[in-house]
Amino acid sequence: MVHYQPVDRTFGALADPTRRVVLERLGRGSATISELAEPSGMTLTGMKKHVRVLEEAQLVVTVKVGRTRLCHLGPRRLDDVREWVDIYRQMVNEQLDRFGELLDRTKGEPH
Amino acid sequence: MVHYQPVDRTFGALADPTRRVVLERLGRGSATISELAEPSGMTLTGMKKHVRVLEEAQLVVTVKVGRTRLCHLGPRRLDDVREWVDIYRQMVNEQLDRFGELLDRTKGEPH
DNA sequence: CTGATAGTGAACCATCAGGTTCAGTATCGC
DNA sequence: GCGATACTGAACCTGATGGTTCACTATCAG
Repeated sequence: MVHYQPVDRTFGALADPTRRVVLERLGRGSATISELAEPSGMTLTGMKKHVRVLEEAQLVVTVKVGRTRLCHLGPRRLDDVREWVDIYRQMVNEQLDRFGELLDRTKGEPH
Repeated sequence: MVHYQPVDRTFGALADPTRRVVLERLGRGSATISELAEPSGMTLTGMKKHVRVLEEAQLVVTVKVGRTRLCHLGPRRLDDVREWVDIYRQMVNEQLDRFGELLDRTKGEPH
């Protein structure tokens, strides 16, 4: 563990397929914990945990409405991911040429 | 667990700060396991594991050269992330208006 | 050949993550 | 008020993850 960074949470939150499904569902409109849990047959408690993770990553915002909790997509943190991916992609492009050269060199060598 | 998807590995690999540091390092040029491990003081075995994760996510490619293993950035999988982020971002934009309306509505309600 | 170097794999350990059950609490509908 | 509903939190279980040590193999330099 190098050091804590918000982007950790973002990537971590996105790494779970259940949570990506939740985000996709919320992309079609707000939903309660029950509504999010129902399709997968997960318990409310389990889904609540996922929603919490998404909330901490600021990918989702929730509002308690009566006895239900309405969940919506949140606006933030995606910039972190986007920025990182862009930087990374740039690095890849810069490296690819050298990598190709290296492959060509090592190809000729005995292993 | 909904179902396995390659993008899981990608996000999972990116979720660890140590691994992102490795990717950034490789962005400045190829490196051996030792060279990757040295800055953080991690054991070679530990770093090897991280490199393996990055390899499985196809974010990194390695070549055994003599007794060293050269690691380079890999070209793939980033498209998965990029695509997902773009879709997600589009959803967010579509939702933001409705979310704003909802906030306005609930604001007036007694809690 | 020989010692030092670089990596590897197995085994182990501690912590975290995803999930459950169960026992609340708060709210809704009547 | 009262039962049903929706969520919440604590406690617990299991498997994965991040890391180590240790013994071993392969290669390099001389």
